[in-house]
Amino acid sequence: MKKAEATRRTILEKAFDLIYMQGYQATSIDEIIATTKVTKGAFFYHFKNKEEMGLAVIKEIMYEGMYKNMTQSIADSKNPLKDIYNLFKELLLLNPYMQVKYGCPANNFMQEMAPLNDAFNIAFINMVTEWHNMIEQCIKRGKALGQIRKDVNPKQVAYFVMSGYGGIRILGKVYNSTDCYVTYLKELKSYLNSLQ
Amino acid sequence: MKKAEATRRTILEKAFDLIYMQGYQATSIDEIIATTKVTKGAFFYHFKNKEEMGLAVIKEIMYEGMYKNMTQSIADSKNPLKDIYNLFKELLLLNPYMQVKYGCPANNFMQEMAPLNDAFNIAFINMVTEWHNMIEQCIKRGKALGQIRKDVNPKQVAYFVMSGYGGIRILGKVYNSTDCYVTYLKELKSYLNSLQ
DNA sequence: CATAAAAAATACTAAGTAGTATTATTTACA
DNA sequence: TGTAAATAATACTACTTAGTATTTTTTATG
Repeated sequence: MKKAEATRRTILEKAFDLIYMQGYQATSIDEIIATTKVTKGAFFYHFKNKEEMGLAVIKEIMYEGMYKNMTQSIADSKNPLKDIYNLFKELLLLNPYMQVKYGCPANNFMQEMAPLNDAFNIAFINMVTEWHNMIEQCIKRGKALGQIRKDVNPKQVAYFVMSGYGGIRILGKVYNSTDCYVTYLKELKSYLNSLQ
Repeated sequence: MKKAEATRRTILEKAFDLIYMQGYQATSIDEIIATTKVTKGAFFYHFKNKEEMGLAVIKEIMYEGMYKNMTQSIADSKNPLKDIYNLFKELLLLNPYMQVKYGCPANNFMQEMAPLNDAFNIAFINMVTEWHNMIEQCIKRGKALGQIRKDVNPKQVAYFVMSGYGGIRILGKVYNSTDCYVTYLKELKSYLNSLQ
């Protein structure tokens, strides 16, 4: 990686961390540069303004992470219900980056900025739609494989399980304990089994 | 209501609105006073600082709203599954205050501030626990009434449906359309019926 | 009505904010 | 190696922020 590219990457990664823990609006450029070896000159060389940087965080860090952690494992699943359950378990209990206290980075960012910034929101829609499609396809495959009842509506189920994930992330932040994740996962398993 | 009390109330209500639409950290005292007829002197007469005001918003506006809109209708329900479904439908599609674009005020506030302010978080825990207990009791009643299967775990179900609500509020913000609410509600109905 | 306390108005401060202008350094490559 | 372009450093600006200090007005009550 070229040095300039590394500087840019440093900015995006630090910004991602701070946004994850504090929120986008509460994260200042001064703080990003104070906690890296990047100067203000370098920051504004790489990004026209704070918004452009925020957009790059979504598209280059968040989207990549979402794709890697939230879609790959169910992309060609032969056991849709099982693999969807495992995906959520992995995300909630095993993912090394996410912390109960701070929830899910994408969730946080979307909740904060979706109504406030159209450019951000377009990127959010892309992320969410991508995830939704992956889950929907997975459910459809489960039907084709005869593992899921014929009358199950894949689109509905996809929205339903996505919602559960988003919501339990909020409860986790409030209780600051994985206990509620565990409880949620038990019921998720029951629900998914009820689709058989 | 005494005049001073009205001033205090004006501050809290305007603050609630702005926090709902912009977030707590992004809402400045200057903006609150600029959009009311309240001066800075009056503001700091009623509240020691911004945090104390935020706490009052949670305890006096949000908690009240939560209690009124989210627990009363299921408090002594004789048809738990039906009434829980109706509660969510009412909250998502009929509640006059909440807007798809801005989601649920309590959700937003919790997601933003739970990890950042302990005093706020204690108040959030009270709110969430109250709601959780109400739903759990409702499910238990459903079991006692023979409307819900014996093997259903009320605590798990309560977390599960609460999660769904929190999450679909986020999706609603991103898509800025009630369509996903409608889709979600259909699957919620299926899920609740599966508990019979 | 007098007056003390409650409530509110005004003007200010110090720190933080995004962003700019200018200068300096590093890099690529002719 | 020389030099132009790319990258980065420094110092600054105009504005916003939470909060304070001080004064003024309003209210309650003897």
